[in-house]
Amino acid sequence: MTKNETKQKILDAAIYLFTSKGFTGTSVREIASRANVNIAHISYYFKGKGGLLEHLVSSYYEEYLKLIEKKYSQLKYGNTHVILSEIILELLNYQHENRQLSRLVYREVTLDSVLIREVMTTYLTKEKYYLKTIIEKGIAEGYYRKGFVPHMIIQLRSLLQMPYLQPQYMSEVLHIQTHEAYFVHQYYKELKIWLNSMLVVNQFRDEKLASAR
Amino acid sequence: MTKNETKQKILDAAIYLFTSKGFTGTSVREIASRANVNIAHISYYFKGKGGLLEHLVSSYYEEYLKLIEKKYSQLKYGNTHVILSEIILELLNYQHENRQLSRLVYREVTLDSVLIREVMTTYLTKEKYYLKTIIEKGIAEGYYRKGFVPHMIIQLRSLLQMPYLQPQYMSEVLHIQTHEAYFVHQYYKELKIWLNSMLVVNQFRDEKLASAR
Amino acid sequence: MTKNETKQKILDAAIYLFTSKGFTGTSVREIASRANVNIAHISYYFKGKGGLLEHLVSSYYEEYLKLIEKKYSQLKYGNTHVILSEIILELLNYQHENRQLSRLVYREVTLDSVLIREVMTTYLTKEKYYLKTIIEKGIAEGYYRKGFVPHMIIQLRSLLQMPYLQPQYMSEVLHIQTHEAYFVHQYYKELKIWLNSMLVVNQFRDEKLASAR
Amino acid sequence: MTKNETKQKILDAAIYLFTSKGFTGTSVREIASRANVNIAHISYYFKGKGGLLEHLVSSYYEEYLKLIEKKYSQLKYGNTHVILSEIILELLNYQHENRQLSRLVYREVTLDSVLIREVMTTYLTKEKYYLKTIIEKGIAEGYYRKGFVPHMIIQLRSLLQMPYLQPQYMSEVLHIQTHEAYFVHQYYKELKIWLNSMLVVNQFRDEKLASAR
DNA sequence: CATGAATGAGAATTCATTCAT
DNA sequence: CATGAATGAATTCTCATTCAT
Repeated sequence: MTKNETKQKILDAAIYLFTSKGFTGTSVREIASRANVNIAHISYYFKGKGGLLEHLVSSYYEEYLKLIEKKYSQLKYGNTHVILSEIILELLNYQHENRQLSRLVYREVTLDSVLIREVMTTYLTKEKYYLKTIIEKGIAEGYYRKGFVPHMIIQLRSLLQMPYLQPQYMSEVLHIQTHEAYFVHQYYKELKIWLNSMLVVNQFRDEKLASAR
Repeated sequence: MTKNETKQKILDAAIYLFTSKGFTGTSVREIASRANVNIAHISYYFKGKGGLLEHLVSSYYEEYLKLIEKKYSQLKYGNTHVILSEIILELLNYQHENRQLSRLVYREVTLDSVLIREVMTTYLTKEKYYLKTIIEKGIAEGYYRKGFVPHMIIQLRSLLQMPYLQPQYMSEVLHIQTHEAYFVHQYYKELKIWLNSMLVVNQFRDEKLASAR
Repeated sequence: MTKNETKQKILDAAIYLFTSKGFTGTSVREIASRANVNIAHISYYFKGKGGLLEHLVSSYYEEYLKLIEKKYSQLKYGNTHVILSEIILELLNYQHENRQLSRLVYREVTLDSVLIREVMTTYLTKEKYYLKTIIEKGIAEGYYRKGFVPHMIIQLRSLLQMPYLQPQYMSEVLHIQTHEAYFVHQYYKELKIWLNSMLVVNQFRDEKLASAR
Repeated sequence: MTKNETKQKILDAAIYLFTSKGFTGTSVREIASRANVNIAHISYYFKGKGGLLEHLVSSYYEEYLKLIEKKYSQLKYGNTHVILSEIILELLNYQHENRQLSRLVYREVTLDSVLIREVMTTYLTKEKYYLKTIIEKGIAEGYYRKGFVPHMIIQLRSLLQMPYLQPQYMSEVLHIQTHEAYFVHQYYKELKIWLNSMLVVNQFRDEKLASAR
């Protein structure tokens, strides 16, 4: 068994266990046992249980940000609304391909800890910067209405993350299988509808409706 | 110190600690120490750490469902759209008044465990039933467009829960203070806009837009 | 509920639980709960769990010794062999009427503790004195052969106690129901055969047989 | 300190403490402290206190049964009565060499528990089978009289076990030192006398005596 | 007298990490 | 490099008893 094989087996086992039982709810013995690997390897390769989580979270957001950055760099050439739509689709696909990891990361981010503080300043601040810049560009170009940008970001992130954070709720209560390939397509349509509702063309009507009651 | 004082002090400490460090990340010693009570009281009053969590989660959803049920019972007299809007406002306020507990409950629900399984079958299934019935009534009455109801429920729940699940992200990245009283009002406006976008009047336009790209 | 009722309920519960789970394996809460009595009563009436056991063991042997003493006092009027037989029958009946208590007492006596040390010096020494005196009288009168008296006592006690010490073995392995009334009669016959084998008439033959191999 | 040294030290300490204070009356701390090993080793090597007891009881009866089985296999070549006598001697010696363990095992067997239930179905049922078969063979061959075989088994087991179950009674009340080497020989003589009393030659006389009173 | 909340000591077990082999 | 035994701290929970009400 090569070094990389061992590392990967540890990572796979950790993702599975952290996802279903939580970080603090999982012991290194369980991980080692599930990975069929010596316990000492975990401390050796990842500097302990904490390092293992850090590795997982960081590598998740590393890739995540790359996707956004790549699209972001196309902003000067392409249509703003289209690019934002494409980012949404890319992130949906990324989450779909990394379903367990997504659930794990999004959950751990709701805790108060040093690691999470770091993640927020390192990755989430960047993510916010990109989304904010794109939306503000859209507003300046007359696409999006002049809402409160942070609230748009909240909504976008909420809609993106929730299905992957609660897959058991999705399947057992709503009977929607998030792991099926077509879920991404269906759900993407919904997000498009939401995004379109942000388009300036709807603004007057929405305001009229809101004041109507 | 009376029995109820002791119980309440334990509950308060548990809510705080479970919320910030997670259930498995919190020890009963910490809870007892923070509540300034004897450790044995936790097992004595709540039959162990697990019972404490169960108590918190159950009482949270108990109240939560009561709010929905009360409004739901008015369905035959009032306007469907208005009632759904009122439910949203009520839930927002409930979450706001129980900010820590909400974060804790919504996070723990993302884990795989027996308790969570029970919560889902006991409370979340009911919640889904009420929301589904209301939305379907709205569709039948011509208010809401004929979308896929479960997807509407996902979106509603996502938008409702997320800000309370990630308050540190809200404050430290987006600089929105979810604990301020005015946040509820501002955020309620956003949810109204989202809800209005479900109204049938928008359907043709949205479909046109969707097919445009 | 009168004082005596409460005490009796505690005793009954304690006998049952000590018998099946052992003294150290039983908690006072269990006893109080089974007896449907307030926990504090146990300390109050019996000065704690230890006092409860002491009460049970003492009262068991108190009665036990009375039976022997009563028969012993008839020694000057009656036939020695008959009286010993009658003692055996009395003890068998006493054990049968106090099956659970017998099992409990005989088991606890196999532990090293201050209580047991006291029981041995208080009751078992007396028991031994009576048995020894009777047997020696039987030998002097030419009934019993001149064996080693302590060994006879061991055998007698072994045969008497064992069935009541291992009732589950009796029923589940040997399929003998020690709690059925007829068991006492059947088993008494066996003990009579054993006792008769101690009669001097057999001595020469037994020695011959023993040397034969 | 090697693995086996550590395990053996734990076993020795456990035998001593379980024997004198009982299983539930002994704490793992005491065992670890007496064995001079880390507390965690007990769970590590024996999967907890329960596993430790199970190990002791099982290994005791494992050896115990081997002794019987070895003699039992000689049944077709040798004299039945001689073989049964030899089994008795072997068991006496085995108990003598494992005095503490015998006391512990025979006492714990008087409790109601899952472990004991298993021991009875696994080992004691086999023991009974061998003894029963031998005795019945002896009856068929005309050696032993036609008594109720289970009752013979009770008596044999009673006489064998009791001295080792109550060594303090033996020494402090009867002043017999069961740990002295010669005790085995003396006591074996007694058991031979008892066994001989089962021989058919005595039957008529015993019946005559029994009916005489 | 009766109650049951309160207590602090002690129960068994599991934990992540280290380190000699 | 790989191993798994060893560690001691920390985990949750139960214990018997006490005492204010």
